[in-house]
Amino acid sequence: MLHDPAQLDLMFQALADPARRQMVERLSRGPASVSQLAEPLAMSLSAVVQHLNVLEASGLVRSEKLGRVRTCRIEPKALQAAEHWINERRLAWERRLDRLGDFLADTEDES
Amino acid sequence: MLHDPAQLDLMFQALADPARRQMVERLSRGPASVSQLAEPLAMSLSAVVQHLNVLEASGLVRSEKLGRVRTCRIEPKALQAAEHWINERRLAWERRLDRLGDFLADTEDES
DNA sequence: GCAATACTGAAGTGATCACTTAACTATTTT
DNA sequence: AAAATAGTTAAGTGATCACTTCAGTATTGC
Repeated sequence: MLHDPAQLDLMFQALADPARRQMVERLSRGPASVSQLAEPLAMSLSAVVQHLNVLEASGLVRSEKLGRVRTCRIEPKALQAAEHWINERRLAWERRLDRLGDFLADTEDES
Repeated sequence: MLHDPAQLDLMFQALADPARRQMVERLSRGPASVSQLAEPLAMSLSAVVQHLNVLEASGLVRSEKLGRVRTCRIEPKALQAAEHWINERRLAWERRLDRLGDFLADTEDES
């Protein structure tokens, strides 16, 4: 469920927009209603709802409606999945550099 | 240089495309030429070059040309910057949950 | 020198994106 | 019950995206 490439696709796509990242940033400081998410953004409430839908479809954000207020919160597991993908690639590269360093050191010993 | 929001924007936008992520994945296993990057992808070489330009503009990939071959490698520092942004948001949320847990435990002690 | 290789750049195209406005529903407040 | 609040939905628009093809430019092998 975490490393489904389609889900990963939706997550990175969701994070690609600055308005959506700002929404995630706001939600990292605690749950918020749709209007609260909209407040710092220079766009219509409607646009914010559309961004929210993208975030929810990606799994990065979850929300529930009580009365007329929808309360949103981030899903740390999903954030971690994106984080993990990047981390794996970076570590693969760094491990490679280490092995290369060892190899160079070894061949130098033999000279 | 690392937390420039414009640069972050370019990075997440670059990672949003599956073909580009596949290129990053390939490069995490070692440097590659443009043709080598193109080989597993079902698109023209020209399209791959365009994707490469996006990756380079974002700082995620660096390349240099020797003779007629351009050799590409990933820039782990840039990957780390994206990783860091996500990690910060996730940790902020988790710290918040911890404090909330402490608060609930404390108020329960008082009952 | 000539052909093959490895890209590079420009122009075009159809699809998707990030909005907008406007009309609507459901819930509270007064 | 009327008005204000909070969100939802649909349709439209202009901009950006992910390609394509085609016509180049250097390099390298024969």
